[in-house]
Amino acid sequence: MGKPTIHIVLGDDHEIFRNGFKTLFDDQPGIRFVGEAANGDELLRVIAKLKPEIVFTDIKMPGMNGVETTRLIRKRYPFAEVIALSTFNDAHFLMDMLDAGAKGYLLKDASKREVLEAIHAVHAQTHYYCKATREKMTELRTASGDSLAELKRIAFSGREKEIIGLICGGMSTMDIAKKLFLSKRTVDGHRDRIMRKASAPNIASLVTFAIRHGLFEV
Amino acid sequence: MGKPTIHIVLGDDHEIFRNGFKTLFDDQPGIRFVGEAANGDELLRVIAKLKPEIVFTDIKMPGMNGVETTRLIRKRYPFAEVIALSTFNDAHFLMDMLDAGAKGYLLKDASKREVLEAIHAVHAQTHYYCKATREKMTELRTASGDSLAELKRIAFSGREKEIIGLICGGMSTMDIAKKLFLSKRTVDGHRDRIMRKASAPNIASLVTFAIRHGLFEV
DNA sequence: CAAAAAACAGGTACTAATACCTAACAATCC
DNA sequence: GGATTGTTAGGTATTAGTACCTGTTTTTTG
Repeated sequence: MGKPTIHIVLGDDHEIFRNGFKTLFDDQPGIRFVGEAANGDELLRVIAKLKPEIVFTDIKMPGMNGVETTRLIRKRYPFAEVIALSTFNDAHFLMDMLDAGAKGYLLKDASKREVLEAIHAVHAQTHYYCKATREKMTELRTASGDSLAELKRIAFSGREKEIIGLICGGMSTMDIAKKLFLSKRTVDGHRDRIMRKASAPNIASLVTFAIRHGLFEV
Repeated sequence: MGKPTIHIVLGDDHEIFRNGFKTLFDDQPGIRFVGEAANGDELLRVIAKLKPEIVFTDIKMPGMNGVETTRLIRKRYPFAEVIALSTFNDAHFLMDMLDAGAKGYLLKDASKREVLEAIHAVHAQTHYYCKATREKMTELRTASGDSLAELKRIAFSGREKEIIGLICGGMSTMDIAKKLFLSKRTVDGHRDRIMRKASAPNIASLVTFAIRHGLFEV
């Protein structure tokens, strides 16, 4: 007898992408694409019903995003391993997703071969990152020494993300302090830490950084 | 006799997306998907060979981007009408694409229905924009297009636009002064006038203003 | 429970930005 | 020719942001 079939579901808000993804498994006897969802909530329901071994999820989705969705999947349905799909080869997204419990990270321009490799690797309980992402990780590692510690160092906390949003929204430090009932110094400190993590020399750079990294929408 | 078949080609660097796009026409007798390309140069060659009536192209592609590609398509192969595909509902991309000669603009999360509507509209020599893009256009119109006086009041001079770009790019006043061989006070003055025109209380607001008004690209 | 991380807050010093002025000079337009 | 506009530059004052510290308290997590 052969190996048991691996069941796959996909969460992505792009209908065309879902259609294309589905077709990857047409000629794969050991793998069955069993369901799809256009957003996080729907994805959770699909998983509860179909009990797939592998879940692919986009990071950017309307409603609950991929990071939050992944956290819930790992918590509620630990049998399902998550592989992240992203348009962006971005260290922050990568970090957020790994932190949420994803076992793999693929860019949306991944080839069929990479998708299949990722499935088998993650199903065998190893991690998988696509080529571009591995290069990104190497780049970060060589840029400043020690491995994944670096990625963790630049991950933003919830409060930091909140303050990034307010800064980008045009609020001054004082405005933010008043709004959040904090001392100006506290907000100063948060901003200081944010700027270091983003390697931004000034507010203008921080704003473009935040927009490029999906932390603020224009 | 029926209508002649419409031939479609697609330029997009995402294999999975191309696969999904292809399947949209499986049950469409009047439309034939005849070719695909992963970048701009390849797309031009495919068009030269297959002479499609409709070309879909992604905006962001490695090598020659969609805007430049579209310009060349319209110049060399005027029989081919171009419909832009984009992940981003961005006024700036939209303007660039229309300027380059695209007759339609679709987001990548478009439904099958929208894709088919776009094809028929553009093939009938009308323009087509997906719902989200139409909303974006209305929003921009009401946001900045009310009174002519208003527009003139906030119209930026060439130098001002140049400095806006440099500020958004993360340069400090001093950086800009050195780069342009000006006194810091001159740049201060320019920035002052810019901020008043934009009604921006601080740099963060100016950056988002500039991005929203197409004065800076992220 | 103990360790780690996040959030909070203050010190100190310096630099950059903001606000509101004036004004010279050149180019452009009617 | 005269008016307008753009570019340049400076004066003066205040506020905001930047950089690098030190801590405490609270929350999360192993």
